[in-house]
Amino acid sequence: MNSALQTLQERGFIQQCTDLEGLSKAMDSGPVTFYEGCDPTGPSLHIGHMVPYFAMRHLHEAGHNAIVLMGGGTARIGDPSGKSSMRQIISYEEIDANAKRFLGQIDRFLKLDDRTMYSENNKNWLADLNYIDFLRDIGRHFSVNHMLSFEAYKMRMETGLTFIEFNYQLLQSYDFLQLYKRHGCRLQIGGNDQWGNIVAGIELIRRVEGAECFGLTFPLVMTSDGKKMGKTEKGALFLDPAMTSPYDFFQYWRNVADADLERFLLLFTFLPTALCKELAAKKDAELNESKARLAWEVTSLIHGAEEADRALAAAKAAFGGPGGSGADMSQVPSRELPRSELAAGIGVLELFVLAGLSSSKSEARRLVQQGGATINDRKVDDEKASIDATWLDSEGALFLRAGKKRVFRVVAK
RNA sequence: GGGGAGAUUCCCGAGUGGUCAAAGGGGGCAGACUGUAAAUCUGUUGGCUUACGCCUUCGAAGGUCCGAAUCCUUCUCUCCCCA
Repeated sequence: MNSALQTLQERGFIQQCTDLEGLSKAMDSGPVTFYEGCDPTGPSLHIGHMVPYFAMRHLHEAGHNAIVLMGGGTARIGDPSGKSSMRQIISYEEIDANAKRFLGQIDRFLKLDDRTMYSENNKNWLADLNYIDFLRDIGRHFSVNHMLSFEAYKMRMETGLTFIEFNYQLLQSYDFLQLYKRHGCRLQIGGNDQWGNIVAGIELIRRVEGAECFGLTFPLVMTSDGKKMGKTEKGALFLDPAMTSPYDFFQYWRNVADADLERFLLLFTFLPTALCKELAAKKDAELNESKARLAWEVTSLIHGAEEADRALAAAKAAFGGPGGSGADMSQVPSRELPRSELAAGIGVLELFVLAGLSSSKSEARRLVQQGGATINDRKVDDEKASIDATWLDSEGALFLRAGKKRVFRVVAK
């Protein structure tokens, strides 16, 4: 098999391919232009979007040409695949703003060069589409009978599917056709939920252009306990540091289940396959080193090495053991508190709420009552305790710990 | 158009006049055990409060009653069946 595909294969990227052998031959005989599309319907990409982009980078490094397609046009409609209800309609301005942010994040990760790796936006050909022409030229190639047999629509047949959503597949197929015509794009990659749409595009190109194209899909990554990867209590793991701090981002990876480690190393880092396997094969406490490595690598890819170092330092400081003597606490999430307020003493409960470790005083009270609250490694079990300057550590800070994993630093100023 | 069922606290789901901040499960949080893992066990899970207690919550708005998630009226939405 073609080496680029081989790489994807052994790293666990490949879920389905329309013609693996044919694609392999095509890739062997020269650079293949491929694309992945994504609708900018939210303010930031999240980790769930990233598997195709990791694959994209692997393929690009193997010498193939990548097109990052922004669904600026399709986002106006909404893809019904895998959804149980109609997508909320958002304004054009919002879509464009989202697309700009998405591209910024992708550029940081992929480093677009406008030559072998560039972006397109389907609003360029969808926005002013002529309805009649579209029906004549494109619509006639689609069989409703066939479309209705797709799982994606079946599910929605139960709950209701609007006509515009039903059209989504035509638009996505049309995208592929446009990219084929404009850029000679012959391969579409994406999450496995895109399978039906991808195949439809390939069909369309065959009928209209008589050309053979390919589709390749990746698994929708789940954690070993069956949840969608990247979902946290607070929501998705976003790439935007303002929405998910690099520290939280790092901690997510640092805390993955043992069973997920190898898969995640292979999918979300560019470490050599052999090394990934070696890291994941470690036993007991040593596995933690491997998880830290995973966390550092992914954080570095998304937020840069500097942020990754900081997050690592913060994690070490927070979990390095009692006292954390000499550890660099400065990277732990923190905020300042005027010394004057501290002088008078502040209630533990207020303090934990202020630090964002508890969402209400009741919750903070529970935390204290259950013995999960610690300030500078001193357990606080009196909910009425008043915290004043005498609690400060040598650096003039209060290191709050809620349970084992959540930490926050309040610095007296 | 006709008939039926339903909307409950983060989710699922009990409750059908006071003992209901509301069973049970899930999820979350905390504790034990550990490796910042998994599994397991325990506790906890609307807000304010030291507490007594108070406030907000059972689709929405009114009403009955000493008292309503529970009864009545209107409205909104969802599902099912018949046409």
